[in-house]
Amino acid sequence: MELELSPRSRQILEAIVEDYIATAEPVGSTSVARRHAMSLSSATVRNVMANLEEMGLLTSPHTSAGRIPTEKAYRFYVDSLVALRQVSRDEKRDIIRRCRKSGAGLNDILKETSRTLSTLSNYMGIVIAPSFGTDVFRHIEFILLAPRKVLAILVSQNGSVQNRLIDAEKDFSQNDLVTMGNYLNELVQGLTIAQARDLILSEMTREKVQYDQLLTQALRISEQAVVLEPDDIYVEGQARILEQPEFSDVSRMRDIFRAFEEKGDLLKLLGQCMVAEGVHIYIGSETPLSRSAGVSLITSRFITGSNTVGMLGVIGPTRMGYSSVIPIVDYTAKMVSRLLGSG
Amino acid sequence: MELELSPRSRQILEAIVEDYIATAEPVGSTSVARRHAMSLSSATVRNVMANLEEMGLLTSPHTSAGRIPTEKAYRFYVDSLVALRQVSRDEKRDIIRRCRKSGAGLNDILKETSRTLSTLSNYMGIVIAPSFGTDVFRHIEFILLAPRKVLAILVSQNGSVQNRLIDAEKDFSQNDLVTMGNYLNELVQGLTIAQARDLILSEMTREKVQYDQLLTQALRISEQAVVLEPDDIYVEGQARILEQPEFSDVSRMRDIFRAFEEKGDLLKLLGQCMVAEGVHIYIGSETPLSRSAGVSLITSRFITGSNTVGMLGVIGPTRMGYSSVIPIVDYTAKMVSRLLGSG
DNA sequence: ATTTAGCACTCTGACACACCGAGTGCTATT
DNA sequence: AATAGCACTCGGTGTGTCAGAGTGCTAAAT
Repeated sequence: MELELSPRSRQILEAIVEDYIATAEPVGSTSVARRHAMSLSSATVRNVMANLEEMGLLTSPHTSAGRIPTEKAYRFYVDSLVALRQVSRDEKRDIIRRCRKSGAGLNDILKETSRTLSTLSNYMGIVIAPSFGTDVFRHIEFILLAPRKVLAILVSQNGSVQNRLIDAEKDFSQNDLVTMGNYLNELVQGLTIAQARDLILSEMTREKVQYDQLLTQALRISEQAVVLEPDDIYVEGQARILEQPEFSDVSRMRDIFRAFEEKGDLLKLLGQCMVAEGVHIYIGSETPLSRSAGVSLITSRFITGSNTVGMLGVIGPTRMGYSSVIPIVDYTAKMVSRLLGSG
Repeated sequence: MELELSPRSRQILEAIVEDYIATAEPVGSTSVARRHAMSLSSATVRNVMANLEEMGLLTSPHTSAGRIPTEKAYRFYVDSLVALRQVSRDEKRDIIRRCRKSGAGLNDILKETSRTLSTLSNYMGIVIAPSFGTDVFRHIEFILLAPRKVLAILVSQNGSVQNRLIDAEKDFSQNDLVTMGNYLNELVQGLTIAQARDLILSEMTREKVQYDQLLTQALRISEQAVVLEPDDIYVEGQARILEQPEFSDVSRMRDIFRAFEEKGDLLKLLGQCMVAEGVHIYIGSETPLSRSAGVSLITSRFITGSNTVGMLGVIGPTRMGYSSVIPIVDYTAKMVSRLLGSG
């Protein structure tokens, strides 16, 4: 459904959206006429605004206030009006430096990235780690912490590390555990974690294995180790979003936080953002999470060296600085991909 | 500085504190007289309240409102008035079940614990992981992810796992890495992580090592691996605390969140809570974190199997349900200690 | 000597009212 | 088609009044 709008209408709509984004106050006809000095009288602007309202692009909170953009207007704005800002040199430097600095494991990088997103956008940064299950298995290791208490460590190709504490049924020696580890490493080489899991489960029922005590035990233990957990998700900058005037109403804030505490749901819903390349923008009720909360979501996916895919983005009010946040998300996703991708 | 108070004054103070905790509204003389039917007239109560105010235990927001307790009053309340509630059977079950359930690594247990604390108290739950540096070294492992890209995994005795991505200077084979790992494991056996770090640094300067290429490289790499990071800290339940009426003022909330984003500071400050055994209570300006925010902090430490010590607790408004939160924190700390301690 | 009843006083919060200003819609005019 | 003018609308602010809750003090009662 393409919208037919005269250039002038488009210009006025753009002015209104941007004014509203900047001020969070309903914008009136005079201020549009004045500030965006397009040699039009306020009366003319009013006529146009009336049209735009009829088309469902604007609403007025009450009779004699200015207009505010509807979701539809934001949609139109990001689709065909917005002039994307360049990511500034400073911002680029910041993004790269903070990715590198943390120099530690994958998790640290992702966490820092979500913080970076929040800082640069002034909204909430969010990063979903590449799904562990789909990543290629790299290494498994069993470590004896105490009698019958075994720590299993799984490493995937892109550097994700998961660990689980296992209550063993028997008193293994560390040597036993090493043997078991070697066996398993060989068994599942080259598979994804999920495939490895399936293989282990099916292998357990095979007869010839049954007779080898140690191997059976190895499978038993590893079964506990490769339980698929929901993927990690990093959210930063809750404090920052509290500064937005629309969230001075606390109850709204609560809804959002609630949504984040149900990380499981969130993940499932956001999973769909990961299918396609490029930046995705969800405005208001388009967002997969708690609708009615008046938030927008800008996401992009990133790809790791082993071709697993994660997601990062920014969450803010619908009245969001799209022109600057979109490029930031885009650039960050590319940088993270590059950092994780190249050797 | 022991406060001298007649039994009646104590009783009235207790009534006021508890009323205020329950309602968050200034409490007046009549309601005390009525609700805590101690056969006293409101006038008498008023006299007593005037005394208490003079002693700095109560204040009135304005002339004709009820009184509210001061920090000093809360202090006195928790020191000598409060009747601690028992932890209910349900709560106990909940605490234990949720510790167990997560069955995964140490980090997961601690994270879940902080969530449990938040749920049961209705405030914010906080857990600080046992300091990695002071824990006994258990295992180090190097895994080759890509050429020159080495993942180092450190495991401590109590099951903490840390991993770091290292850019190696040379192209090692996985075999080289295993050899290096073995060497290091032997070298630092039985030391704490911090000691291990020191040993590695000093060993690098020793002459005889200089001639063994591989060993030098091993030390080089491990130097990067054993960088001491600030300890992990888990905070859950920000949404919950927003429901407290005193935080309907958003700016307050922001201050607290800010404090939590500077986790480094927080950690240092809270470190002192860990020195002594038992439950510690910090009221208002006594809290090591952002004073003036009107929050209280109840903490207790827990001990792992390898005798490292962590901290857990609850953060809420000064007007906090001490009678129930204190036992919950106490009990949870004991349970976590037991769970992590016994095999 | 303590407790209580009574009373005058104070302060907040709610409600009503008027007013100002920003903004609109419509109509007549350019 | 664009604009100027005008009547109208509505939210926000400021003022005044009033009821209610609570206090402090004093005098009476126990």
